[in-house]
Amino acid sequence: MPEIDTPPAKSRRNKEQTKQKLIDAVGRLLCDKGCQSVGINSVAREAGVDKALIYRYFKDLNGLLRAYTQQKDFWIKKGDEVDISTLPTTELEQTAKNFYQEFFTDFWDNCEVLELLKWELMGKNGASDIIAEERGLNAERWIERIQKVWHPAGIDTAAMLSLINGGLYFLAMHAKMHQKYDTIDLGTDQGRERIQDTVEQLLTMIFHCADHLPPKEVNDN
Amino acid sequence: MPEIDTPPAKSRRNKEQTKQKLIDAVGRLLCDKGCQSVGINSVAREAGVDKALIYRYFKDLNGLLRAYTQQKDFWIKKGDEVDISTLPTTELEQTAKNFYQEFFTDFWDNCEVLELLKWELMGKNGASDIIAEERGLNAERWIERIQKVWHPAGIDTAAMLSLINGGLYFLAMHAKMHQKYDTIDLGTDQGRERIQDTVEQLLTMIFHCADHLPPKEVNDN
DNA sequence: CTATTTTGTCACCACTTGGTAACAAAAAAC
DNA sequence: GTTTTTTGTTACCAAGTGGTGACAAAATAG
Repeated sequence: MPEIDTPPAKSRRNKEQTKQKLIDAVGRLLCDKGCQSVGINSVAREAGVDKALIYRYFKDLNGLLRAYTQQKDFWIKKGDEVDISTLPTTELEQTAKNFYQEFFTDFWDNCEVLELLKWELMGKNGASDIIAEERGLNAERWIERIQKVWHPAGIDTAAMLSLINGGLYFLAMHAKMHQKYDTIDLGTDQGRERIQDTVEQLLTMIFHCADHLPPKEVNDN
Repeated sequence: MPEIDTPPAKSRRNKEQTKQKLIDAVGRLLCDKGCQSVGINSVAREAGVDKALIYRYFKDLNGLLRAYTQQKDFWIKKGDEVDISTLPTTELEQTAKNFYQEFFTDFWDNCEVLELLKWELMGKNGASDIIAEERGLNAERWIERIQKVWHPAGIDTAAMLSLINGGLYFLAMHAKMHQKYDTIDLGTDQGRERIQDTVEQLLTMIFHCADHLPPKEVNDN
């Protein structure tokens, strides 16, 4: 193998180019038809390539999916550029709010991310585990970073963040399929802003009120 | 048609009994194999009945699904027995907490409800709309009831409830498929209690802190 | 008892799915 | 040049899907 640096991908019969076609087809199919319809046949058809090549190049549909998620790298970037460990608590609140605003606009309309999340919920396939693993690793990283500098008294930070994130994920996924969720019209900008504002209020409450809450009452009712 | 009152369902060849077999099969299949595998063939097979009867009796798989959701009536009951409109605000907080505790234990392990929620998120089928419609109607009812008596200053009650509910739904669905969500071990009792406690803390904050929040800051960053 | 309607079964259709083996053609190695 | 490896295509498989029409058997009506 004569190691030509970056074989120019000029012509037909190009392995890397074909692999890329398949990876791209996964993304397109996710957006257009949803995670349900990502299968060997449909991906190959969408890519304009024979399905046998999926097995040859990726061993599996799972292999192709892993290549896809790793190449796209949806989850990493956010929150890596700011070093929160040096911030004073007063600015931490604003940083958190900014982060969530960015987080929000980053996935709310991102059909690929939302379909991957759905897929993670569906289960059944081993693909679900691959996605969960890929996303979970990065999420754990930034949760731990936040926990180091932010630990309001009596608040389970990790659980709180999971609950808020989960809520946002759920509403975003729901918005893709149905115009309204209960009384909120998620399809409109107003509806989306109601959710954003609510998250902001939630953060405000957590930062301002968490430290002087009444002691936990025992509920024997 | 000689109108025999409640035909005793004694023997083979009983229409109502067969319909019930099919409806029950839907529920069993949802729990065992998930919403993905609820189709004409599998339902008929699970019910031990020929699939032609689904078309004859319910016209559709959607028809069968509608009969199923209406008969099961998952969403109605909760919160209908307490008349919150007469409660003083001080007890409202405890009522809300109790409600969420009940709400929580009601769906967290209820495989049928969780699979219906998944189905609602998946979309594609018209079945998704049927489920969303059936659940949404009842959810809207109790949200409106709560809004009448509970309107903390500057809090969008409906959006707040949707966010919390969505978060709980998401985590519950996730727990069915994967042991952990990020750093929370949802498969254990401890993990579940962390979520429950967090919801309770959230409610405490909302009831105690919402009225004296700092005015909303303009974010020009 | 005979005739008709209802309930259930069977066989079939066209189509899609995941998966494989055999083969043609291009590219590279010799 | 010839051989060998790589890239792509074709054809096929068994199994499953949604859906329909023909038909047997039971239950009812006359």
